[in-house]
Amino acid sequence: MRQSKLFGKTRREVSKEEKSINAELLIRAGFIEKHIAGVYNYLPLGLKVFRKVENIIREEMNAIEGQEMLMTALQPKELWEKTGRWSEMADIMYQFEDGHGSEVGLATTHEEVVTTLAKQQIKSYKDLPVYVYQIQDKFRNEKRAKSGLLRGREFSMKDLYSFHADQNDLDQYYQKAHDAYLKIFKRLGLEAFSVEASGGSMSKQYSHEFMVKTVAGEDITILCDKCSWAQNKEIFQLKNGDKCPECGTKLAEAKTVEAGNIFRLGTKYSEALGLQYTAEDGKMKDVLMGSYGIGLGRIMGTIVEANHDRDGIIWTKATSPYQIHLLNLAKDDKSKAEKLYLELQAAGIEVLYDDREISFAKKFKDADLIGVCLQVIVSDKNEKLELIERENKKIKLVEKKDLLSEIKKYYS
RNA sequence: CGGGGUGUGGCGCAGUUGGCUAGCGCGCGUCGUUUGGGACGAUGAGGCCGGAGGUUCGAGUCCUCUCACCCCGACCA
Repeated sequence: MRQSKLFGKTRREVSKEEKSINAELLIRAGFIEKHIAGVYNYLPLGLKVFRKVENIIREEMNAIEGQEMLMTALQPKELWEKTGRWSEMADIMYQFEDGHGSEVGLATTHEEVVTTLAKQQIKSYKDLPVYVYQIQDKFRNEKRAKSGLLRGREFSMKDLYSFHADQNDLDQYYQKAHDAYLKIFKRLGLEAFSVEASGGSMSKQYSHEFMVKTVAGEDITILCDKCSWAQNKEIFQLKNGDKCPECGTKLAEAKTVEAGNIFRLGTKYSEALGLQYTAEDGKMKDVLMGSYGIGLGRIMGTIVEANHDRDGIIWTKATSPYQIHLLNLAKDDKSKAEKLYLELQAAGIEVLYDDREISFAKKFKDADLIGVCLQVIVSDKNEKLELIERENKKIKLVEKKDLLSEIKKYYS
């Protein structure tokens, strides 16, 4: 991509009202633009990152046999009344009357819809287990949208739903999904750990939240430095001097972002909506369910919160919008950079090429702000290319013929 | 939803006890000089001062209402 043509310009400053680091950096660097409170547009650069996050999640969901589908956001009141959540979620759900006088709402989540769909698809124990998921926008009228992408009112979420014949099968899959989640965070370059949490309005059975440590977090997690034991403060009251139940080390508190969560729903929704199957013995039984969510925007915001310095964003290898940021510093002759750009593209490298006619200083500043993992500089000064790692600003002189392998080595 | 705050060119801001043609920085256009960490000079374009109503000879400025946004709290899959 030629930066001179990029739809999304960097900005030197952002409103002092924008207090959250992730929003400030993402807006300044041209990834997102705020539309209204808690609702953001993704510009081309932002969508690049979004797609990378999305694809990793998709791959891991497919790996645990999730089948991707797409459900509607617009839903009728009647459906939500069956589970009692029309009034229960009235505060947070956008509910309104359409032009025909019918009451409808925008989905905050999809248990109601997916369970209804499952009634048409699941008839027998032979149809179980089955897993479906979607990546789709959710709407929640948060009383206070805040923290940039961390708490939006319209946001994209991956939600997986599993259907099982018995508790044992649910438990097994729950564990599988749990491990898949840890894998997702690891691939994304986020240090996440799971904690037990209460099911909230979702379920009576316990659930797990996936936490990433960052000061921007809204949750408090009690954790052990030594072993991996951790628990949400909601369900663990820390008394001074409390020791880790696993290894006896003193426990500490940390602010965390809840980047994902998984629930054992049991029969809550299947009972309410009448989702049953015929068992082997011919009897009708309730289907057991699980649901598993990850907010994509929240992950993007979390990555920025966890990976930035005073110059800007530092994307993780898996989420860098481009593999390399090519900066042309040669004064008169642009042909060297132009040629390199075309060659890299031809070799299948994702390259952002700063071909703008501006001062070198500005190119450096913008590149650091945007945060592509690798920068490469073409100049008159050096015959060789300068390859810079964004994270530590380490400079390495490389021959042009070695650049491709250096890039591949870095991302391998 | 309670408390506090902010709305002025694309972005960030200033605007005195009401006063004349609403300023500044950044960005943008043109010309020239520059070029290894946000260059400089010249010149130019761009404003229903969030919205509605009111007070006044006169309102960005005062009053009422309203909308939006931010922060703290409460709330929260």
